[in-house]
Amino acid sequence: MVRAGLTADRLARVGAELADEIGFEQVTVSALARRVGVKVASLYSHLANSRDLKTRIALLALEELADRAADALAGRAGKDALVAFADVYRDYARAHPGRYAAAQFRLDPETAAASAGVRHAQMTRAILRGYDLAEPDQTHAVRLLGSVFHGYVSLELAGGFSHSAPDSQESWTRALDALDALLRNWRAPGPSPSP
Amino acid sequence: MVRAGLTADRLARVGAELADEIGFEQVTVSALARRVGVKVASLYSHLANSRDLKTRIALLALEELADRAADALAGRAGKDALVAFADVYRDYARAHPGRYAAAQFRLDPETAAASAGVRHAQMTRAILRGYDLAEPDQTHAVRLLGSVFHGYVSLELAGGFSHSAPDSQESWTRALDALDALLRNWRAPGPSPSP
DNA sequence: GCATCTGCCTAAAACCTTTAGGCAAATGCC
DNA sequence: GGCATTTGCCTAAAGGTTTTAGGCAGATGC
Repeated sequence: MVRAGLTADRLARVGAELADEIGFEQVTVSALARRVGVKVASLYSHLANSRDLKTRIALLALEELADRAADALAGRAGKDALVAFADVYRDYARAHPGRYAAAQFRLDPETAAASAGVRHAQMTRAILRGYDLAEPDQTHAVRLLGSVFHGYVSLELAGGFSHSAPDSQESWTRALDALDALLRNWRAPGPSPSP
Repeated sequence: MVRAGLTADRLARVGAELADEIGFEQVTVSALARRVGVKVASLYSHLANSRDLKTRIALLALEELADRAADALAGRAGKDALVAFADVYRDYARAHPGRYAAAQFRLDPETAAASAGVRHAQMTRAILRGYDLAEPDQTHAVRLLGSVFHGYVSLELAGGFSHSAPDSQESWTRALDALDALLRNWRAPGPSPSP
């Protein structure tokens, strides 16, 4: 009976790999046990239950994503920061679709409050420092940015933009250009013209 | 042995109700059988399998959503159409979270091509007729609109904007104002200033 | 060298999915 | 109306996932 040397952290890492390979939805305690070559019940010494496993994978993904975003943001400001930050999300989702899906997992409020999710919010606000927005506009802008990033990336991941012209990269660039322009002129929405 | 009068369509409708009550993820053939007061195996005369059930609920949701959007769009143009269309999505998601989640269910390509999903795409393009965009900008704009609508609604549904000032409705209105302004000035992104 | 602890095991119950085969009610035909 | 067929729901059963309980052996500590 050779010991496999399992820990909750290692299981979360293996679970994250599994998520990228078979999809976050398909990650089960059973599948994870098969992957690490151990009987199912053995995992319950390390994991409280199935939701606990998913939560750990989600936290891992949120942290990885926040680390990469922080790296990308270092030394950048304005549109440069905006684009670098956005690209981190998109690239991460494409390289690690299962982990990205995990990052969307609905955590209970206390867990969420202690997660890297708060770093994400802070970094989004940091980007907006380059655009000079006061509250409550800053919050509106945070929500809009989050919506576009998450919305675009998840639609792209769902295959929405694939295999049809123009290239998705082109639309992404245009979306970021548009956001930048929007943030620079935030205060001047202009009246709706009557054509 | 009283017959319950089940059909695939009726099961999809009951499944949709169930999704709104317990969440789309939790809709199982078993739960549906309990709800309609029938043994589990009986449903397999009407449904091919569990995925088939979810697919039918998804198609139903897509169609309901498309019907409402078409109603909202009738007789409107420009920003008026944009806001009405967007509100349909947001209101539907808040009134029927399970169905909205179902509408996100990944259909296989053939099913998707035959679904009401294509009407959604057509309607989005119809809105853009009020903004005078040529290809490929129209496609870029379709993708951006879809991203903002879906992104905002799903973040709001996930509880992202709840219980924190300012009100989510306010941010939504500002987001739509911003989109409208963006679409009106699509061709003028303007150069990035060096501060 | 022995006691304890830890890590993985077997066993088992509960639930979900899916298939196979049966019986009775509804339907259609003469 | 009587009979055959079809239809609709049933029981039975196998396979998979989740979770708990209890056991045994290897690692750790004095």
